[in-house]
Amino acid sequence: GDSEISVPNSTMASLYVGDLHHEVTEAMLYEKFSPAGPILSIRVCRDAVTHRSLGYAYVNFQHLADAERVMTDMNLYIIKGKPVRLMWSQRDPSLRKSGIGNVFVKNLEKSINNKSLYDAFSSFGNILSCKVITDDNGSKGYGFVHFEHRESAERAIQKMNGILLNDLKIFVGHFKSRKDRESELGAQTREFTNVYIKNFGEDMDEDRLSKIFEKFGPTLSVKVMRDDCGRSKGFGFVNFQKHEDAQNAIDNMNGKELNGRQIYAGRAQKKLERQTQLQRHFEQLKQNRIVRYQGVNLYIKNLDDDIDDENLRKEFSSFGTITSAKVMMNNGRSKGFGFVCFSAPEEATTAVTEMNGRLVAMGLWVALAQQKKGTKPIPNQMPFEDGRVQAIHLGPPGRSFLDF
DNA sequence: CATGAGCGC
Repeated sequence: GDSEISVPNSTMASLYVGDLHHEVTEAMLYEKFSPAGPILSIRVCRDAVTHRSLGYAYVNFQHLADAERVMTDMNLYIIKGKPVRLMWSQRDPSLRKSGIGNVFVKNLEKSINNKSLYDAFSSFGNILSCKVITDDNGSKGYGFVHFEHRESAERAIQKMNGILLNDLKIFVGHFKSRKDRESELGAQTREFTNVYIKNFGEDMDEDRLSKIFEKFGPTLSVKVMRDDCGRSKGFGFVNFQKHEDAQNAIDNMNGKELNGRQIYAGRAQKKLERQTQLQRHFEQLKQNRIVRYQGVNLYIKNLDDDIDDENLRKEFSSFGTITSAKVMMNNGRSKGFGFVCFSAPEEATTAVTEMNGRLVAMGLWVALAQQKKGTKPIPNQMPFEDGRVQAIHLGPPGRSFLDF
């Protein structure tokens, strides 16, 4: 019947108070809000185990009119240095999570806070929630204004996008979830038009580059990057009108010879994308090294200064096939350690066993390395992260890997 | 440059 779906009046006077400083108590909230009218109850929500504040509370007023007044007069009121974010208690999370009416704002000048953002956007409709994102250094320069109705959001975007706020031109657009943004970025990437070309040397200008690439289709721009003296830096960009032409240009030109050099042509990337890609690439190489050298690479420490690659190789050559022997150098001087890599793990193991005997006979000292990353070294063992498994310490007692 | 988090007795 009707009684089952009707909303009790008491919920209408229930306010959600968010973004609370963790030390804010019921008593403090009572002190701030009770002047507005009689309060039925206040509850700061806390973790059941630790009893730490979850950073939000409910303030239940006896009269709806009082709650409404608090809502307009005391939103973003600062308690313990933080503006509290008032919302009507709304147990159904669907509206909050739908994202409808939620607006994203960026390029906000540092002094713009929750309140000034609210004031800048309040004329477009009822705001459910408004917030500038901050860290220890203050504003991070972007925020959110969540309107009750999508029409308000549309109006706000229409009127506010691109306007100056404290001399900064702000961007205002529909909020997009992380997932949405990522798939959008993926689509952009798939439909790229800008081609990056490198390794064409100094003898290049826009006209020449244009001649070479215009046969793949009409371009929007052609650019050769130059240093301060105006010399070509050996790379540049050709932006096509159509993605298919850009792709075609890459397929045909990548690896081609130009000015006697092999040029590279590929999708132009933003700096950040390039950086993260390089980082991933580097990490992959490292992983490969770990696998490749697992069990075959020896680490040798405390080498005499005059030991070179050849000495090292000779010393270990009787144990198997050496794929590399390297004394690490620092501007012409030995760093006192190096690596010997065998073609098979059995050879490496033999080398350690045999050298162990020999070195002990010489009054020296041998240790096995530890393979696991993140574990504490135990005496006479050495932690490695790149697949080196054996360590042989040559040198007087008293020095150990801990000196290294 | 930037695309949250948030609902109880």
